[in-house]
Amino acid sequence: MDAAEKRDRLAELAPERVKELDAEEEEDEHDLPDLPTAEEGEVRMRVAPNPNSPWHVGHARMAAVVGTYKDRYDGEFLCRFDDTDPETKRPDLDAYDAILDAIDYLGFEPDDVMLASDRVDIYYDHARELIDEGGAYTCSCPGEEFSELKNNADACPHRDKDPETVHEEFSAMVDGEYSAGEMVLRVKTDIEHKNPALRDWVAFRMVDTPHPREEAEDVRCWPMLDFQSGVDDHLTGITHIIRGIDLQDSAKRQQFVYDYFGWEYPEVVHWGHVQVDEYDVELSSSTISELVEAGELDGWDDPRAPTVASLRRRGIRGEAIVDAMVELGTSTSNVDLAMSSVYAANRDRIDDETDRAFLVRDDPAHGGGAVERSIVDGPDAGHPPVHPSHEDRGEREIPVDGGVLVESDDLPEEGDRVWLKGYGCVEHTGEAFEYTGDDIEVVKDGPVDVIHWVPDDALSTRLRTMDGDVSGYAEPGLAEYDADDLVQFERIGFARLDAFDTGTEDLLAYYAHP
RNA sequence: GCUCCAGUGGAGUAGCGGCCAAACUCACGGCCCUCUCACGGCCGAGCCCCCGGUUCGAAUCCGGGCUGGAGCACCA
Repeated sequence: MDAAEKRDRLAELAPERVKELDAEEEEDEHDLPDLPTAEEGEVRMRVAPNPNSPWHVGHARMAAVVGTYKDRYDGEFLCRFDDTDPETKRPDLDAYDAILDAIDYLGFEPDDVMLASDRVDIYYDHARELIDEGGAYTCSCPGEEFSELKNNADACPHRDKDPETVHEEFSAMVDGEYSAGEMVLRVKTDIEHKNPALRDWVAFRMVDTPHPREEAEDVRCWPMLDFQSGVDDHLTGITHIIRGIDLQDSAKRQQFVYDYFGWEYPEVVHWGHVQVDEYDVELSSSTISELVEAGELDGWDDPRAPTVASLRRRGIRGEAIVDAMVELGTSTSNVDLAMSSVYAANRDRIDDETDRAFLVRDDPAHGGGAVERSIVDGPDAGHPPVHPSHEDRGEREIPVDGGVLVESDDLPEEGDRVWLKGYGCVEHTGEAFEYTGDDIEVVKDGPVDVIHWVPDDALSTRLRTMDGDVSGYAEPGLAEYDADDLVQFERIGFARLDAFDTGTEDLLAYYAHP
């Protein structure tokens, strides 16, 4: 007996048991793994983006997964901007809102939003407390020198300074009396720790460049990620942290601080890096920024850019991204996100409600270019359905006056017929399409193909795709639609209508996916 | 060099000692449906890194290899 037979048999004997099985299957279907020691209502997580750029597709994974866990455990979700490096990872003032927009688009709402650059006094207070505990010391070793000592498991001469001196020097750091590189505050860990990455790491350093936020422009002494993030996670009651394998050592580093303070470290899940297929542009904030600045991309929402804003402009629903991200799970190995799974998830969500339309592309690489043929003896309009699965939504009306445009790859040989979808059968005479009427049987059992078409007074259209722009002609009825509406261009794919009458063309649309 | 982590079909995930010659999602091939190459239906191909060990029994545990990734920043 195979599974289906067993099931049928079970349905006869115990129908209620089948329902139970269905319910079980529903529950554990492609869910994220359980969070360790998580309790309903007691989970608090955070996303901690660096606002140095808007989000690329990879960034969306954090929000997607954290948001999904929040919903699953009825927990909370904090967005904390880790903007503590005004120089190498200089914040982009527009990125704060862009990131919050991206989270909203993905379908989540943070319970709390905070900026690390508003909290430096809190970090200073904890640094002082740590100094009191004997857990930190100011150090003026040049980086290279310290690195050498550290790699040999040797302490530097500053390690045993008395707390008063450390306090004085740290206050001088806070007051901005040093320049970059002159003084740091280190956490005293274990200089002989077998993992060199954990030995006496830097907690605060001097940065000469002012922070772009007015509120923080006078700060010169900035905490490093491991200190700032460690303190904030505890102070904000984070119970579970998800972060990349590049931060594998962070928890171990921060554990030293937690030990000094007697805090309990949150649960941590490490995951690998994501790559995304189908894009020519690397999934990297700096690369995308450079291309945008150089004008090679029109902006962060250029369809060729692997960014959240781009997917949004193409009409892909945030939930579809979340679906695909959740399917990637949280394994520690690096993963490749196939855009096709995002597309499949999106199609699931939009196919049923999206109106159909015709677009004849005028592009040698796609369809071979538009060609015009006059119609001889045909009806004065075509009437394809708005949606093939929903007759009740009615038919489109496409008036045919003089001629029609089709893609040349669809053009039949002279003497052969083709079925203009929603219009009827025509024979190609070389110069024209002669209407032959015919029964639909010639399509069902015969040699006649069904193709899309538009009348010769169609809307000039630019379709922006990941592979560049394609021009073409869309059926006139689309002029009645609104920007932001989605359509499926039959035999081409789904697209989002972006703008009308742009000055260069009647319609501007963004291609989503097949 | 030191340290840490991982290795299941084309991509991703699940399974974590017997129910597993392995399940699911996407992709792929074929067929059916169809006035779309969408949607839907059916069928198919394809996977436990290697070698030892423990065990009645290992994808699952242990050891060693190999391969890949990550950290050793006054970046996040």
